[in-house]
Amino acid sequence: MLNFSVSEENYIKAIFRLQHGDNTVTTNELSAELRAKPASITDMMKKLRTKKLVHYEAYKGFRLTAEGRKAGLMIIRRHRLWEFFLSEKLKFTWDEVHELAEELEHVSSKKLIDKLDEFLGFPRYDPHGDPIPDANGKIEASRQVALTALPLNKSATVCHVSDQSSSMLELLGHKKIAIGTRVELKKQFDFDGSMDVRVGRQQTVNISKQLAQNIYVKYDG
Amino acid sequence: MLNFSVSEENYIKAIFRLQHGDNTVTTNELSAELRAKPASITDMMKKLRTKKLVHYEAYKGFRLTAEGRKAGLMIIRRHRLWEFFLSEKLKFTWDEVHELAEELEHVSSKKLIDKLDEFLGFPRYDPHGDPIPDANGKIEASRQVALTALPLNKSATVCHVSDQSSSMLELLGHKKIAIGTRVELKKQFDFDGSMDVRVGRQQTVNISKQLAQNIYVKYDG
DNA sequence: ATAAATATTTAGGTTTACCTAAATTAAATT
DNA sequence: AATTTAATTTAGGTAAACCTAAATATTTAT
Ligand SMILES: [Mn+2]
Ligand SMILES: [Mn+2]
Ligand SMILES: [Mn+2]
Ligand SMILES: [Mn+2]
Repeated sequence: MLNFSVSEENYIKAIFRLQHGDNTVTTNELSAELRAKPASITDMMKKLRTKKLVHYEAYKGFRLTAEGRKAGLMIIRRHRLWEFFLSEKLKFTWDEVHELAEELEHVSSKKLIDKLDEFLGFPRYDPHGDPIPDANGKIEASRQVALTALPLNKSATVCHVSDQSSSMLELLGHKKIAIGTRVELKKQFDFDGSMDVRVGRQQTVNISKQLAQNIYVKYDG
Repeated sequence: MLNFSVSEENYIKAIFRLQHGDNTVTTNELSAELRAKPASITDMMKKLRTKKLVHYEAYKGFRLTAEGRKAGLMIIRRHRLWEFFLSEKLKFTWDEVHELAEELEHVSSKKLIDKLDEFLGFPRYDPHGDPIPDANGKIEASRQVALTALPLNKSATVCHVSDQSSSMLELLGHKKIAIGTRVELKKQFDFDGSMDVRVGRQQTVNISKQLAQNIYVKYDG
C-alpha cells in the first residue's frame, strides 16, 4: 500500500486530476497529459490494476480505487505544500514553483511532510489557489465547477477544458476564451441549455450547452 | 556535464567521500559503501568513465576527474543544505536528517539550492559539523583531528563524525556526545585501543577504538 | 616462484518504464 | 449495415541499473 515509484506517483496524480471528481479517464487523455505513448499508458494501467489502485477494463477507461484516490491526495498534498514553501519562503514566482514541486513531491516521508506543514503554519491553499489536503487527506471541495453550474453574475476564471480536440479549441479561440479568461454568466436559456456569457471586459457571446459542459471555472476572490 | 541520474549522483558522492582528498578508490570499497555488488560498480565506472567523470583503468581503482569532483561538491552542497534546513527549520534531530537529505539532494535545480542557501542565511556547517560548499563549490579545508590523535588532557570540541549511520549516532547519543560537546582524553589503553574520555563536565566514559576513529575534534581556544 | 586467497571483470540474466509497429476493438460516417 | 476512422491493446524492443555465476587478474602466503 505504501511505496510507489516516481512514475506510478505521476500516473496516479494525473489520473486524479483528469477524473475531476470521478469521471472515467481515457488512455489518450492520460497519454496527452503525461506525454507518454498510449501503449505505455496501457502497460501502466495493468500494473496499477494489479496493485488495486485503479479500476480498469480493456477499452473502457479507468478510475482510481478508494486506495488510489487516497494515494493521489497524499501526492497532491506534498506537491502543494512544497509549492507553498517555494513561493512563501524561497520567494519563487508562482509560475516557477510547479516544475520544482513536480520533483519534490516524490520525497515521500510522511513525517517530513507533516513537519513541513507545521513549519509553514498549516496553509490551506497553494500559490495557485488550489486547496491543500490535510494530514488525513481531507481536502476542501474544489471551487472548480463546470460553466453550466456557475450562478448568474458571479465572476469566475476559466481554469480547465475537459475536451481538447482541435474543433473544441477552434471554437474557444473564435469566442476568445482561453485558460485564465475572466467570465461571467449573464443568461441561461431553458430551451437548449445555451447561455450568454460575458468574456473578459467585452460583449457577451452565446455558448452551447455542449461547450459549456467542457469549460471549468474557479470563482474569483 | 549537467544532468546526472540519481544513481550516478549517489556514485559520484560516494567516490568523493571515499577519496578523502585524492586517494584512489577500489571496487570493493565502493561496493560496501553503496551496498551494491562489485559487478554493478564496474558497470557504473565504465559509464562514468565515458562521461569523463572518473579516471578508471581495469583493476586499478578510480578517482574523480576535475569535473567529477565539481559535480560531487554540488551534490554535497545540496545534501548538507537540506540537512541544515531539516534540522534548523523543521526541528528534525540530527540522526534523522541524513536519510531524508539523501533523497532531497537529487532535486538538482541550481536556483532552488541557491535560494535555499540564502533563506537559511548561508550556513557554513551542516548539523554534523561538516562544512557546506558555497555556490561556486568552494569548501573550507578541514584541519580537524581524530579523537585517537588527541593528546592527553587537552580540551577539544567535537566537530565532525565521519560515520553517520544511525547505529553510530545512537551510540554517540547514549554516551552524550554530539557536535559541539567538549571532550578531554584522560587515558588510552594499549590492549584494545579503547580510551577514557571526559565528556563535558561529567564523569569519563569509555570509548572503543572503532568509535574514536570516527569522531573528529578541534582544539579549543 | 608457486599456490592459494582475494579482488575485479565479463557474460548473461531481471525489472522498470519507456518505445514502434501491427493487430484489434469501438465509434463515426456514409 | 457497411465502411472508414479513431482509439486502444498486443507484440516485441531498448536502456538503465541492478543481479548471479563464471572467468580472469592481482595480491598474499608458503
Ligand atoms: Mn512529479
Ligand atoms: Mn499548484
Ligand atoms: Mn542520495
Ligand atoms: Mn551531514
